[in-house]
Amino acid sequence: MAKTPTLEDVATRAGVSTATVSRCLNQPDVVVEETRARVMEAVEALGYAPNFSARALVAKRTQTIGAVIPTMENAIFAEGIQAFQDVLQAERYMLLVASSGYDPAAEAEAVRTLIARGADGILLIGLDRDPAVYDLLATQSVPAVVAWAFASGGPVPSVGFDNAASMRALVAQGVRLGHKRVAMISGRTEGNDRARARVEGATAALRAAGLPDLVVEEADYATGAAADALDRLLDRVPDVTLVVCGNDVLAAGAMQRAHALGLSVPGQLSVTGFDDLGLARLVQPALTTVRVPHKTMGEAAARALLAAVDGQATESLLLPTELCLRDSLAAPKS
Amino acid sequence: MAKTPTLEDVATRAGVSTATVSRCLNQPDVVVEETRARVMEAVEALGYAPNFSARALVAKRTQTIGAVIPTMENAIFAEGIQAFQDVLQAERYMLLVASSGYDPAAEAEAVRTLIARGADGILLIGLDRDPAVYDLLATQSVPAVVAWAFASGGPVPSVGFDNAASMRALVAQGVRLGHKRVAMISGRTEGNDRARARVEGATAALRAAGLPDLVVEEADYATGAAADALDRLLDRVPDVTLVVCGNDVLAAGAMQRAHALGLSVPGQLSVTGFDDLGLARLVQPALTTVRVPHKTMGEAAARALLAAVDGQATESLLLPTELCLRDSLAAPKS
DNA sequence: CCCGGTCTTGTAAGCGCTTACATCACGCAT
DNA sequence: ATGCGTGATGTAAGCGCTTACAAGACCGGG
Repeated sequence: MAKTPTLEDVATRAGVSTATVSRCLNQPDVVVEETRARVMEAVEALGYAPNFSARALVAKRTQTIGAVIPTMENAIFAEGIQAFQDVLQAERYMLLVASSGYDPAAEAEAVRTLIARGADGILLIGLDRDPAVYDLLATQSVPAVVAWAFASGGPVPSVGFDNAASMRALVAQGVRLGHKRVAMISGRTEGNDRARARVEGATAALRAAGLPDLVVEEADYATGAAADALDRLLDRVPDVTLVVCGNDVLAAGAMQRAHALGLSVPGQLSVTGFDDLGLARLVQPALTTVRVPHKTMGEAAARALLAAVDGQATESLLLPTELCLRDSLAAPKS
Repeated sequence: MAKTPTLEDVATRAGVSTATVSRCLNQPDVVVEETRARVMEAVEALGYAPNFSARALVAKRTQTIGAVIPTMENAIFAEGIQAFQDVLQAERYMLLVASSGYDPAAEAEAVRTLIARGADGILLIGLDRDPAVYDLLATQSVPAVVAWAFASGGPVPSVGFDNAASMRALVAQGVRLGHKRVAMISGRTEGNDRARARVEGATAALRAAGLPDLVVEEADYATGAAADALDRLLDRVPDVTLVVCGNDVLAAGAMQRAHALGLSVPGQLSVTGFDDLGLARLVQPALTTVRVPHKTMGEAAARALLAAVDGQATESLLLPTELCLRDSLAAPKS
């Protein structure tokens, strides 16, 4: 194994000092053309690549951003994270990922690890977490931004959308169409402010319309779980005409079970989703849902975080969502 | 901002040398109980956390694994990567991700960056790439493993499945059911050995059965693109009875277009996918496809890579796939 | 022809950590 | 008593890089 060449090797070969080589790489303009050419030739010849650890040690900058994601399996995060990563890559930063599996303790631990590794900034998902995490971030002065949720004036800036208002608008649309008995299949709400906000939004819409309270069943992020939740809901609210779901995956599962039970959608039962995954258009009938600007959000979060790393003040950013009215929601029959 | 405490701060507070503190942290057993207690107390009090860059600089180990993924948006990678990452995290390694967007040059660049950052090992997707990448890996002696494809005896070990054989088995099943005119919607094959292998597998199955050659249309990884590809295929092969697709997303797109054209599936046209994403069960009719053990593969790849980092010899691992016979494939009408 | 300014390059001091080696204290065999 | 092995701790040399500061080269103006 050929030992990796060091700055010194390059310097020797080019007949200059290590300082000059370093300058060629970092501030080319201060080095005179001829010298630079000689150095660059040596760099090429040796296949030199700077050692990041050494550089980070003195520069106190790792060019690394950390992200703690519940899980990458979830398509909801995958797209946004990809966009986030694209921006980072373009700015010569790298992404260090950790996943929490929706466990607050694991998340806190991951943040600690990321800080110890010298992450220049950290991306967090959602607002729900141990305040100690924010304290840690503050005392270590590691900038962070929260995405997938929005709250102005929180401990760290957020880039996201209003989960509650979006769901409220969707349910209000259902109410406008004449639905009176509405139920919801929600994702797990414990430690998940996004899921909770969606439930709250739906509740608020019903309350504002003076309709009976929302009946909620929680389900794991899986179509099978959603299908079973639909059974329980049908049991508890036999006259339900609209089932709103916390996300598209749950909606797809619920719709599938509805079909299996011989219930036509939207004829006998309307079903809605949230997120507007590709999935939403592929199921029959196409899902009425809420479109979330995942890509925009990921990019904006990256920009915000990079700005913060750069020492610039960062504002929270509220992104708009959009109702996607498709076929799974229609006026109730009766 | 409170400057992060260093080893020296801890040493001073505990009244010992930095060497002793370092030993307490790395080889606690060589330090006498009483001293260790004093040191640990100081560590706690100061909230000390070792500086990774400094440690990496001297230890020449970063406890970091790099992965170059075409894109995380693709559900196919998301699940496997998550499993990969879970194993890493359990072994106290972190994952540094880069994406190539299916561009070989970008991939090579990413590998270079990852090496410069001192990644202890690198995960690569698929076999297709500039041989220079393997050379680089070899000269820098950075272990790597390839996943999502399989080739024994390649430059680096692989953990994956046989794309060609799997597709061949699927098409053979179609042939068995009586299909004679078969066409394929493939993902882009340029620089993508997985896509190419799937085409080859389908071709081989037809040839073995003495049937007319496979007609292929390529499409980007999107349902709309697949739908358009179906149009072209129908144009080229009006009497086609089975359209096999390179993956489930393409299949879903093709099926959707078939419905829009008034073609019943599988009545007038059979359609198959590949990967068995959750999607496959949600579309109508449920997709006949090939199940790929993404999770197992991700985990196995992580174990193999970690073993290689540890200096152990690593064998390639071929994982089995499984035909998922569902409703979108049936015997042709005529 | 000398002086000071400008521009380029070299010198060397760390950054925080690990680790080979030196040192020291102790206790036991001789 | 002397010497030596043993185990605990300290000393100090880097790891590869950046960067303040010093040094030298060269220029034009007085």
